[in-house]
Amino acid sequence: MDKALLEKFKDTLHTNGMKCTPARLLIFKEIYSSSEHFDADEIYFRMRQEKKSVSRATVYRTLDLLVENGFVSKVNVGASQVHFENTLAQEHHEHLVCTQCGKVIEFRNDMIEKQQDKICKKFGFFPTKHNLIIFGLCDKCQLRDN
Amino acid sequence: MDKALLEKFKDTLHTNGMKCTPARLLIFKEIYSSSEHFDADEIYFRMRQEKKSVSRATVYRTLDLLVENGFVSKVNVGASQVHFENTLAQEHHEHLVCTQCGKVIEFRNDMIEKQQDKICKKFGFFPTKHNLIIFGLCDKCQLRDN
DNA sequence: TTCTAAATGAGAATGAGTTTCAATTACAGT
DNA sequence: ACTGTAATTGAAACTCATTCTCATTTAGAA
Repeated sequence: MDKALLEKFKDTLHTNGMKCTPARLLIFKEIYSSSEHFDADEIYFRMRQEKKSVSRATVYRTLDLLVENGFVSKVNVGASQVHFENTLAQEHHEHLVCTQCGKVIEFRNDMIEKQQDKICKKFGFFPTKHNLIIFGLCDKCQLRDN
Repeated sequence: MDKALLEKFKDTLHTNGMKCTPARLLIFKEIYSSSEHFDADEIYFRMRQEKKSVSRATVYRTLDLLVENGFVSKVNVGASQVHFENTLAQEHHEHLVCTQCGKVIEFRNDMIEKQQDKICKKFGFFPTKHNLIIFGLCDKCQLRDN
């Protein structure tokens, strides 16, 4: 993982008067070790397997911290648990979610972004974040019978 | 509330071999007595107050039934509970959600819809439903200090 | 090194939603 | 109208993700 990124995280901790603890660093590295979506428990279990255990509470607490500081963002995939993805590695995008196999496709569309700005202006609304998910069937699941 | 709509609901129950029970009719009427968003517990408590109590379990079960049959749809407002809105009374739309006061503004934009179709085609994805929410501050909350 | 507020882990608590099961009831068939 | 029965209901137990509590540990400033 990117060294500069880790430094940036440490900086953020420092400037916010938070401690740079092993638990936090491990979780941060774990999250940036892949660019897939994940949920809190996934991180928790992956870390246990790698013998880098931290408590569930700490995973949740660190995820909150990361979200607040823009290192990670929440993704609504319509699941019962909250899903996350790391932000700095990739640019903003939206999601197609296959309701059959769970596959997630990412896409980006400027026209949609622009229209959103237009709508916000119209309502005097100041947007901070948005979330577009299209649910449906991916190409493969359309072919599978049943 | 619309009489034809109630009949349609009864029809649906009938054709699906489900019983037309007082609990279901009361819940249905409650949901269509307003066009606001709601969550399961809201319905449950509103009905208690009106001395038309049904159990929580029945509220949840009936909501599922209504969603499956297109009378109600789930709305992801980023809250911990699932939110709903009745569908037949109004057309499809998206949401602006104020993260300060909770205000919800509905909007509709054809350009965005079209772009979505385009994207789905590109990925060979068959869309069944989508969800666009823009979070931010409404006009009033932008003015309030703090 | 010392001190202290911040962070941690373990487990209890919460809260939304679901399941279980015995009792009730809608309604198809008589 | 009556009967039989499968569907429905309510109450309470349960699940599961997440949050909280609190005693213990620790990062890092002085």
